Amino acid sequence: MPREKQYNEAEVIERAMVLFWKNGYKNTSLRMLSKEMGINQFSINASFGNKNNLFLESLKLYRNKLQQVLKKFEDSSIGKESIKNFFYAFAAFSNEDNNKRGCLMVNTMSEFGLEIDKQAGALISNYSEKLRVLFKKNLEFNTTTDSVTINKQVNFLVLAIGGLGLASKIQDNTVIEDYIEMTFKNL
Amino acid sequence: MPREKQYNEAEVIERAMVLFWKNGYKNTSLRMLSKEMGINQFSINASFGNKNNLFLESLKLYRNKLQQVLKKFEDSSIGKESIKNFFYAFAAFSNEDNNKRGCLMVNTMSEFGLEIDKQAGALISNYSEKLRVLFKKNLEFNTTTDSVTINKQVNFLVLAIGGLGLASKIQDNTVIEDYIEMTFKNL
DNA sequence: CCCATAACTAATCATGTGATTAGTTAAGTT
DNA sequence: AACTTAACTAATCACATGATTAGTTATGGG
Repeated sequence: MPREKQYNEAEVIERAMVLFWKNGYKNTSLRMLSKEMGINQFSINASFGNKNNLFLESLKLYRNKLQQVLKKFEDSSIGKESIKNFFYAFAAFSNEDNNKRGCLMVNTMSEFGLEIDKQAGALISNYSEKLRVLFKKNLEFNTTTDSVTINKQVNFLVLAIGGLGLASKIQDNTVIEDYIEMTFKNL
Repeated sequence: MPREKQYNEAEVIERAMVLFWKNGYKNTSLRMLSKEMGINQFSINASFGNKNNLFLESLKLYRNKLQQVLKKFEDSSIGKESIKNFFYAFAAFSNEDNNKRGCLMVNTMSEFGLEIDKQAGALISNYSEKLRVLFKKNLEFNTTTDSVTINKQVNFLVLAIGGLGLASKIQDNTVIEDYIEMTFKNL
């Protein structure tokens, strides 16, 4: 075996993710990535193929990180309070260290709309569906609400968490808190 | 007086606005703008100075158009129903002809976050404040709700309309409708 | 020790970008 | 008709972009 890679792929991809998270896809150049990742463009190509692929890997890593946030609430069906807790955790994650980066998935949907890359779109849809299931499960817990209403509530919450992801980029914490409280106040 | 302009500035700026609305700032090049506006880059420069200025003018035009939507509800303080009507009108405007362009102001905030151009940021903040006032006025109409709660409701609605702007880019109308209904159901 | 392999470096490619320039055309003034 | 002014055209500028290339370096196997 010849020379070993002098960088850890998991490490450099984390740096790439942060950059995409902060700036979006188009506003992050390979020069910036190369500098931030500490490897040159050829190495990026060798490890990830091209910019789009690197972005996909970043998105996967982000999903995994977000999944860790979600995990805590996933198996505990204690109702609406459980969803609310996730909203707070999500808001905190979207504004870690007051970075105002928002949510990479929400940012990506906002940047590309429906003309999103197929794989990226699938990843996000997939995660969105995951949230739907969790929301539904918790809304159904210990309640007599009819299923039609529950479905509407699910749609409401999916959009609400998207709005929260967007708001995390710009609004300060008091407004975010008001928003979450009001969202769940009369649900 | 020499030669007259062979194009109408109001017309070409409308075309520019549509392009920025659809693609965002960075993803709209002067080549694309020149082609769509039907005038060349020099003429863009002559009329608007530079790309950023053209964008600002587009943003102003968008604000004026949105203002027409808002106008209908602005002077009629008939309460929450009035705000809800505006939400529906805003959603329709953000998805005219099923274009899924969302809201140019929301798109712009999402693209730039807090690192937004000063003038663009001011324009958006200004409009946001306008909405705040309208929301507050209508929430205060014919109610005994205390002012602290009303303030929270205002914060809630400002974020909600942002979320709606984002959602208009991707979600279909049924989900949007559920969202609006749920937002106002127990307000 | 020498060679095969692949990681690495630096330079370069073609293309796209925002901005600008020199030169031409048309309209009003004298 | 000659002149002045500014709108217009086409070409070009310097630079940034994603991608690729030729050449170099390090590591392990024979």
